[in-house]
Amino acid sequence: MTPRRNENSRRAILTAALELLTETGYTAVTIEAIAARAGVGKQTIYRWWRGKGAVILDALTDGLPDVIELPDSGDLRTDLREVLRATVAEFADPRMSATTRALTIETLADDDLAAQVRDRLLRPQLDAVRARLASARDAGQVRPDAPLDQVVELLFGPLYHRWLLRNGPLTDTYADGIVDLTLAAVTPR
Amino acid sequence: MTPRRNENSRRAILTAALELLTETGYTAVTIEAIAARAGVGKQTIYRWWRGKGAVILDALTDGLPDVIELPDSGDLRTDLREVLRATVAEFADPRMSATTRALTIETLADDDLAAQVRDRLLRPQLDAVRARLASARDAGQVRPDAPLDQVVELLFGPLYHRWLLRNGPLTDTYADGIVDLTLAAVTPR
Amino acid sequence: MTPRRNENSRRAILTAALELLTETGYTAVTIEAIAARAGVGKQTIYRWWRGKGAVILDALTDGLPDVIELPDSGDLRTDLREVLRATVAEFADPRMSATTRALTIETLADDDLAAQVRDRLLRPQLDAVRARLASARDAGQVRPDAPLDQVVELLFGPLYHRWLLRNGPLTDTYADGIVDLTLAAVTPR
Amino acid sequence: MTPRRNENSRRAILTAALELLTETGYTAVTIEAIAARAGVGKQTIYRWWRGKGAVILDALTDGLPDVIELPDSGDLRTDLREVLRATVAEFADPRMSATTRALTIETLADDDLAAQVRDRLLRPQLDAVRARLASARDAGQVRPDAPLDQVVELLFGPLYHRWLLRNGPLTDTYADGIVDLTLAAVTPR
DNA sequence: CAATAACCGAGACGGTACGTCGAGTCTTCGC
DNA sequence: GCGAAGACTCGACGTACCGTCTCGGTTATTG
Repeated sequence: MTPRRNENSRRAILTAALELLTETGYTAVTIEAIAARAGVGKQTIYRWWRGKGAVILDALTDGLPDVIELPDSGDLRTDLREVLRATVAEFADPRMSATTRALTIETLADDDLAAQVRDRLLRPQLDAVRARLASARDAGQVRPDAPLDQVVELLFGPLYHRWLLRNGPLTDTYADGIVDLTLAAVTPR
Repeated sequence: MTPRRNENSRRAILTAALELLTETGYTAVTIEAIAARAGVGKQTIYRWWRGKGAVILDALTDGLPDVIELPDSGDLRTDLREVLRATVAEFADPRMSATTRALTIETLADDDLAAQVRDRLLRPQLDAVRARLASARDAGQVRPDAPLDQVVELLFGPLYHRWLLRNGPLTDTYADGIVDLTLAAVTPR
Repeated sequence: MTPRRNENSRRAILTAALELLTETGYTAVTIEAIAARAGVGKQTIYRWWRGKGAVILDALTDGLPDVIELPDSGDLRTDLREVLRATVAEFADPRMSATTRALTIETLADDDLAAQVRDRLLRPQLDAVRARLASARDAGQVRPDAPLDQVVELLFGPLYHRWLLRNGPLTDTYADGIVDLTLAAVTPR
Repeated sequence: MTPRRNENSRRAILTAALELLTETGYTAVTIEAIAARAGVGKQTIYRWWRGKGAVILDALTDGLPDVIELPDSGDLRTDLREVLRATVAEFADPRMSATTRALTIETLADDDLAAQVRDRLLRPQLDAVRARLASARDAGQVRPDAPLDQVVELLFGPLYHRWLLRNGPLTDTYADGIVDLTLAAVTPR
């Protein structure tokens, strides 16, 4: 019994969700509003998604690559700076920021969704950085005993922290500083 | 024109909010429920608070000290481990976690509230750690050029990151690892 | 696009409204109470009625005949006495009186409703009396030039007046007196 | 203990009530609005009046004569027409009409108020007409056995009826017709 | 190549909570 | 010591969405 799902409806819903998110902000994104804008019955949404969060997640990940490849210039510091600066840029973009914010909210109240967000949205990014660190370790630029998982979070954690708590400006300079500190922690003496 | 505010009502509201939060979870915390349990008119809540988030924040910070003093055993590593382990414990405690979760949700949708949470709830903690780091720097245990603000976030960022994204277990071991990495980054060679 | 209205809800609402009116009096008739007793969402009421008054009106006119037939005994005085005494009885019955009272209140603040009450509740009665008068005129019992519309109001006006202003007892005797006076005015000399 | 009542407040309240009534309609006349406009505490109103209706009644009767004297031109028809046309004019004036409407509403829900309205506002008028009818009876223009109380209501009842139920235009012609009918009923043959 | 079942849009339904308004009571403070 | 100012509890208002549930209408296999 293959589910005979209407592709037009699916896309209309995801598009509507994204538009509402960027145009009117998170609180305006309701199932009812999505359905209305997509020209779709509410049931059609509930039939295929568990709720608002799942829709938004799908809207964001639709057409995203599963695996991210990081540049490898040979110089770890350069590459990490690039990655973290890109993350800063994402947070600075109001649309992206609003979206991430929305997803994070849903995430806090829904463990299933949290797992999905983690696996489909964040993991690829973290894994890519981890892979880059591993190759750097192989090249002797990183201490062989460095706990790479923690190092990855040492890089991204502060950025999320600052974004979440608005604990100060989130700039390229800040990103570079975090990279420098992290490298100081893992560079072989 | 001093606002003649009823202290009994105020306390009943904050108490009710806390109780609901720990007893029945975040979704059960509605203005209506708070008012009912506190034996108070809804208007009295709206008169003094902007919304659910503001009430919860007040409930949490009511009677909290403005300045936190960190223990100073002389050994920075010991002290930081203690602080980070305490944070891990807070995240592990379902009550505290639910509360933080609730506040974070509200925070994401309300900039004013975010600022308040940051200044009244988080800052004291961060500042205390920063002060401890400063004293360690004076004692020569930390590189004199270390950017202390960033170092503080290097410590807490990963914890929040892991809590938010459930990116792995949040244990004392993890906390210790973060402390070690951070100290490796800032210890004078 | 036929409105797929739930007949059960409709009837539950009208029944609940009538019951509340007779059991607990007009002030207890709130949309909220009607909804609760009918086991219905408030929105379902607001979807189909403009407000309390419209619901009550519908409750009263639901299943009422559009046209009223008056008895015609051949003797006008007898027939009119019967009609006016029935009206007096209605005003004397606390249930009917409460209902009329309620509707009248709503009527005073809502022109649309007033028109509906007039057309669906009062007009049939007035028209019936007018028809009886017309037949009496044809039978030569009423002056051919009598303005029947005014004569009808000459009959009912004083009753309403006395009910509204509690300007004295509202009894069968009074009703009979009004009939006599009116007939004196329109009987051919 | 003579009530040391503030005359300024009293007048401010009555004035405010009248103004609100004519400016914004009945539903806008709330105790709160009256108090605000009068620059008076709500308590001051509740201290001296039973509620909205009592205030409005006082506002209307303040400075009204207790006894009304009807013109006596010698011709009953002329005099009655004048009185009824004046009543029609009052009903036609939106301000007066709104006011009467408001009072009538209150009246329906408050027996005490109803008695007051009847005695202080309506009775003088009705009594005056009754007195004129009595003098006409003495002059032989009205049947000696005519029940004057009912005759008075035969005159005013239809007007109220038509006003209340918007049962047709309320014009001088109509008033004249009622006078004619009534006189036909009571003129000696 | 019908029939039949899942999907679709539409939107009504029973609910819950929202944030506001006014009622009538109670308290504080200034004139 | 009155009275303005207004905070208080209470309850209803009318609205917004929730998630579920028909209702016809429209595909698009499958018997």
